[in-house]
Amino acid sequence: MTQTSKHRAPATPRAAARARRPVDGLLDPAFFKALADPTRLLLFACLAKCARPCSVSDVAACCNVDFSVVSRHLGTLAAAGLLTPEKRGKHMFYSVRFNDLSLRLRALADAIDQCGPGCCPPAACGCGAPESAPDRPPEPAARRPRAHA
Amino acid sequence: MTQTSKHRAPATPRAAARARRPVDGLLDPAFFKALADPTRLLLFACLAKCARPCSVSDVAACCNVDFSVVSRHLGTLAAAGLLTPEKRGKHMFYSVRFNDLSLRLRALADAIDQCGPGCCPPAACGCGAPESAPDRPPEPAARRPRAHA
DNA sequence: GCTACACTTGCACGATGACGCAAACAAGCA
DNA sequence: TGCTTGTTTGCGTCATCGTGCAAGTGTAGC
Repeated sequence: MTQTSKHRAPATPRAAARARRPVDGLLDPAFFKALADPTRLLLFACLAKCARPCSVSDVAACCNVDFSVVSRHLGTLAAAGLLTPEKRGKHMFYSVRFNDLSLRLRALADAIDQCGPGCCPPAACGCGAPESAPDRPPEPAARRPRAHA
Repeated sequence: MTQTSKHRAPATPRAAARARRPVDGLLDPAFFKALADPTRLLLFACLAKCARPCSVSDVAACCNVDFSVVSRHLGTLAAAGLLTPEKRGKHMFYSVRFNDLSLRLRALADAIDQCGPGCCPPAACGCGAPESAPDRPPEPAARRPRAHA
């Protein structure tokens, strides 16, 4: 997870938007959306700290929301790949996917590191890093970017 | 950041909710919420791949949304600690906080690893891991958890 | 088969957020 | 000073989401 090969940074943001990088595959809105809600985060933390499969009733005891809300939230977290659902009899157990999560977060950190600065000297960029040319826009960006929409 | 000391897992989810762990401080809803929107994620990826400070107009060229929307999104990302804003003349430059982000993600991965299984033998838990007792609820959870609300 | 329990789902409602437009604000330049 | 350019902010609209209640589904025990 400590690969040091760096990509060449795109010359312009527009080119950057088209360029494919490892970070693209790891920036999944659904993943972050699942963790964007305080209640869901509370349930997830509860499950993580308990470090074992817990039933919906168990987790519902952690916070002051309706039972159905907990059921829905756990389903959302499972759908996003954060939890593993497991039906046992009439109970539904959810457990944190510790390994997957850890790997995913580290992979994202690696991908971000790979994008990091040091691979795009201002002169080669043609876009003027602010240190050398603070006020020269790299290209005449259209005032209305949605022109072709 | 690779500490191996594990906490004792709480016996019940309710206790887990009260227990303080490193993961609690790292699960910030605002952080994940900032990354939960596809457009914002696109702008962030664009900035990350460009690997240099970009002005609002630059980034706006990456996607088909209004200029004001881009301005707002970048502000949101900066407020969440993902970007660094820097005013230079009449341009506003935003740059990805590569180091902070990478450290933050790795810290979260470490905290999740710390919570991981292996620290709470089912017998000591008293809550019945499903492998040994699939159908015995650890405690009679209240049907309406918001009783004291 | 009946009942109890655990959980899911449908529905309505309120809150939040993303979006586009237009106006305002700020900085550089002739 | 007035104009142009870059950016932010106010406002209205629409879609999405979180929530609670109630009903429905599925499983286990009698």
